[in-house]
Amino acid sequence: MDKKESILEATLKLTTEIGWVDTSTSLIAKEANVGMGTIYRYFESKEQLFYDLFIRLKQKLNEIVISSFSFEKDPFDNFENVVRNLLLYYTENMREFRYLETYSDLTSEIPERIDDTLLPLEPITNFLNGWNNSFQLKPLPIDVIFGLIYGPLVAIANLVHMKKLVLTDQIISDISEACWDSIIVKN
Amino acid sequence: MDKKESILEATLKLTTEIGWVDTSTSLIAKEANVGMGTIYRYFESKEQLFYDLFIRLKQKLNEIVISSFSFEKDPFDNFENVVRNLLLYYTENMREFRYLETYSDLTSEIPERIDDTLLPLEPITNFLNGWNNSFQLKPLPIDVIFGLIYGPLVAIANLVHMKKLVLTDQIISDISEACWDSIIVKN
Amino acid sequence: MDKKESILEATLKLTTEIGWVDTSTSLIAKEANVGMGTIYRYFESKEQLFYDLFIRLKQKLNEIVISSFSFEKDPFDNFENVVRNLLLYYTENMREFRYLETYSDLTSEIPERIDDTLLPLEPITNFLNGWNNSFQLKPLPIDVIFGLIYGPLVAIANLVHMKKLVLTDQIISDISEACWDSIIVKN
Amino acid sequence: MDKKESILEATLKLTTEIGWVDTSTSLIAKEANVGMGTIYRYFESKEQLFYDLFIRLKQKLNEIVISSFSFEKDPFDNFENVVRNLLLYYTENMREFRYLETYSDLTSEIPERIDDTLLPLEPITNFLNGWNNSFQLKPLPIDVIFGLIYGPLVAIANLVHMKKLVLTDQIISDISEACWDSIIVKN
DNA sequence: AATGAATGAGAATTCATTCAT
DNA sequence: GATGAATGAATTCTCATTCAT
Repeated sequence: MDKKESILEATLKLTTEIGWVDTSTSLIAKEANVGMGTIYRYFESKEQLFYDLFIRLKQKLNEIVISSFSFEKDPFDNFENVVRNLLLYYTENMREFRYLETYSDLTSEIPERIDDTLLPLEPITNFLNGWNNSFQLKPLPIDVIFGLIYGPLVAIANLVHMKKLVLTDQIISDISEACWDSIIVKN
Repeated sequence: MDKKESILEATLKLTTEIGWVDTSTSLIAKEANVGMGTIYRYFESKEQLFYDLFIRLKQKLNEIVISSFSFEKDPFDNFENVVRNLLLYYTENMREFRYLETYSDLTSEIPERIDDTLLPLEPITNFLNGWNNSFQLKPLPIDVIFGLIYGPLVAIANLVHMKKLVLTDQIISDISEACWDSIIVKN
Repeated sequence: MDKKESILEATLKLTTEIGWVDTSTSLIAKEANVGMGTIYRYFESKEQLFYDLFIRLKQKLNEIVISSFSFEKDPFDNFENVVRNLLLYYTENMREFRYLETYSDLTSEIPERIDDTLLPLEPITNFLNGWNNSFQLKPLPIDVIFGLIYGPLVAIANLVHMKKLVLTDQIISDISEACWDSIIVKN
Repeated sequence: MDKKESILEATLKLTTEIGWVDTSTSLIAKEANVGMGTIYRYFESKEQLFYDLFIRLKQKLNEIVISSFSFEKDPFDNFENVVRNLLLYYTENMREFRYLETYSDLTSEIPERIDDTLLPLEPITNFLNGWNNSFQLKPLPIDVIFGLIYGPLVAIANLVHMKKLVLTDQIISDISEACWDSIIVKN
């Protein structure tokens, strides 16, 4: 059993279940079934452990997003697919979602803001720019376009998290369409 | 000079500038130019101080939102006005915005999630329902409608916060329109 | 109303009712209905206040003991009278008794031990020596004689305090006799 | 070197030498040559440490008392033996004696009074009742009988503590006899 | 004289990190 | 490599004392 993995898993579990403040190294060690000293074999410090986990989850998310693109599909279908994958990732991996969401609020040491780094901006930008010909993207800064998609998804994921909403295929379609409407020029 | 106010201000400043984890009571006292004991004259505990600040900022935000409604205006103008006021509040009071956003992520004690309580849901709901006749709201759960407005605003405010966007009248209009498009049935 | 008296009374009440550790100056001030600063008008420090109260109660006790002597009575009657007065003082003024008993355990600053100073040794010694002719005192150091009287009285007072014993005239007589038997040579 | 023992020893030393009030955890740690945190590895809290020490000393005392009984001896010899053992325990372990004596005065949390629990009442009671036939115990409540023995011993131990008395075999015999005289019916 | 808001040194306790085994 | 007992700096909070009003 890989001790490094156990430690990362225990950290994700504890921070999201009992809160960041109460997640001590000794609890992590206990949850991971390793000695306290073992943590310091694999991570320079507690802070570094938390950062490493952040980077790892961010990369995982990026991979999911990127792999959900398919340039052969119809633009809206593709867009809907990305939205669906993100929503499902968020709601099915709530711990990871919440960890990513809250990580940067805890320490001012790490300058990057979540929204800055959470999603792989470039491929999405390229993707959005790709159908300029078939659909008219509103003439807004790309960051704004991006916020108009990303913002609602976070809000919706929180609704699911709060058990105020159950995601169905219909709801996902509707949300995709709403986001689409907000960024596309209707004629 | 009101010491209670100094303490609240110092708390807001420190949590948002150096991070929640590093904001100790002794630092708050130093920043507020009061003795450590003075904090405990006005607040039962550090936790209560943080909570009191949260409640105070939430109420202030609510008042801003509510006062930005005007039922005599054209529905879209009114909607744009609410969006503008929220965006301006967020960006001109970034510390307060960030405090409100992050507060509930860090204390698992308080069950209310920010999105749940940050805005006065009822008046907004009533407001949105008010023009069912003149404009057709999409048939989505009200929470979802709400998320489709609130989510983008948070994302945009973060962009401003990260200095990736400067709010102009034009941008605000565009964002309002985008949100509008996402929740209104176009015919 | 004499503020100094109020403060001393409040101190006696609080130390014996809620304990020494929890008796803070602010509580004393509240109980005495004076401002916190007033305490420092009449007493140099908290420690001095406690010491002054100790001295005052000790003197009061001394007066009671001394006034209970009567050199005209029969020696045993007189002895019994002293025992009775002490027992009644102890049990009827339990707060004062407990304060005197516990005072010196709290601080090592005051070198005098309670037993050393609690009772006016000299008059009692003189008193005991007074009837060497009519009754034979055992040939023990006077401190030991004294301990053989004082010790049981404290133990008995504690029994009353613990509600394990109710003092009746009969019990008091019996105890007096027991103490008497322990220090007098029977022939 | 057992750190738990060092901490208990340091606590006993400091409370009896510099007083309860001034015995802080950091001083205990320094005296015991351990880190402050080590105290909390072995004891839940300062209060619990003090209580654990109390229980430990009480049990030790009980064992000494019980082991000093010998039912084969002559009643008075046996009584004298118990008195001697107690006096020697008290005077040779003055710190333990003072700790036991003062502990319950300072914590109002623990309802048991020292006199109530300090000595193992039952075996002593049985012991005293054992020679009803050969010697006549005065018809007093057993608690009073007990106080007539225990009280003088405490007073005498304090005399030794105050260096006002040196215990010799003769003095011990005399004291035993005095206590004996106070509880036995002489004919 | 009397007050009580303000102070800050000091208390108990925690926990990230080390290091001898 | 792995462990977890030991550490002590840092944290939250208290309270005796001061001093402007």
